[in-house]
Amino acid sequence: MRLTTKGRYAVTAMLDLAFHSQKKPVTLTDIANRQTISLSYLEQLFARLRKADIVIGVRGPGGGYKLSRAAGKINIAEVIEAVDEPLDSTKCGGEGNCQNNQPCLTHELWMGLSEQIRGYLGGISLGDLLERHEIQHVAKRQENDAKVIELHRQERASA
Amino acid sequence: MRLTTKGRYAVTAMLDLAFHSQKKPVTLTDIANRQTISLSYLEQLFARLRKADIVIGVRGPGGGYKLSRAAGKINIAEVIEAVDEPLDSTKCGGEGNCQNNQPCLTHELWMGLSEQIRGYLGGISLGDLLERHEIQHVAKRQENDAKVIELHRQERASA
DNA sequence: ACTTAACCCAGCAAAATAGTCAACTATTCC
DNA sequence: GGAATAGTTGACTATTTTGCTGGGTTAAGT
Repeated sequence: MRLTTKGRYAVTAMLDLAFHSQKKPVTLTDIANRQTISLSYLEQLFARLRKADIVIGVRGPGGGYKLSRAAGKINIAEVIEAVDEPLDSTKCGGEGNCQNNQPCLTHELWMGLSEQIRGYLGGISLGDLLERHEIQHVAKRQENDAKVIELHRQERASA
Repeated sequence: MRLTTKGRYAVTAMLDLAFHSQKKPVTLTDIANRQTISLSYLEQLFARLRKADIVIGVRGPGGGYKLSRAAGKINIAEVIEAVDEPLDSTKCGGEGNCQNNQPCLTHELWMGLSEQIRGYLGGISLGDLLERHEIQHVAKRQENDAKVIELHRQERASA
């Protein structure tokens, strides 16, 4: 499991797609403009996302990309793994043919950690992120509302 | 928060250092041999780890590197961040000067996720990993012991 | 003094990243 | 049917990162 800017671009684009998904497909041009990612780079990323059955491409006018499933059914780990290179993972290729026991020891430790990160990100969906943001947004508005009310109270008090 | 092979090298090397930390400092040459990482690359990584006050370098014969704190006090996130480039973080530099509201929206979502990953890895120490492995190791040995006992039982039964 | 090993630095080849350019295909709308 | 739309594909490029080689200098122990 790697976390690079490439994966970030993919997740960002997918979040944008999920957020703007109404009935109509979303064009890459729109996403490119909103997220300031080059169109051709997005094309590369979405070619992989399509092969991974995460998005569906719709051709022709009014076309674009749609999520293949509900945003709650698409997790972050699969988006990142779709665009990442397969990551040769190990030097001993799981065969455990390291020189002695020591190399495989720390190697095994790292693999365990990597697995944990994958599990963690696999438990978070695009829908979760959008929802959490929505909650934050609402919370922030309520916070502002509270301030406005407080302000009004002070105005009445001073009047 | 990025997760690249560079960070993996750093964590692997730190795990090796933590595992082999007795009284004496551990030389980079030893780590290089055990983990098959080039000495010069390790030097680069440890220069950063030293600047981040994660390890202490001891010069001269019998020298090497020591952990600056107990393995339980060093978390994975700080090891990775020590060797990673500062990661220009955002395009709008936290100023929020994106074109409209939309870019900052998904951007904010990603930053939130990144923060979660940092928090997650920040909660795991080198000591945790070593301990977990130790538990696995013990568990595996007990498993083997059980098989041996079972084997002995079968031998007695057939005799 | 000599050895050891951290420290420091310049450079370098391979890979990954991010992007451009161009041609082609399927679809829909007129 | 023809034009416009938008995905699809591939080759090609610039930049950065990665991982390493090899040269040195400095501090500390014997």
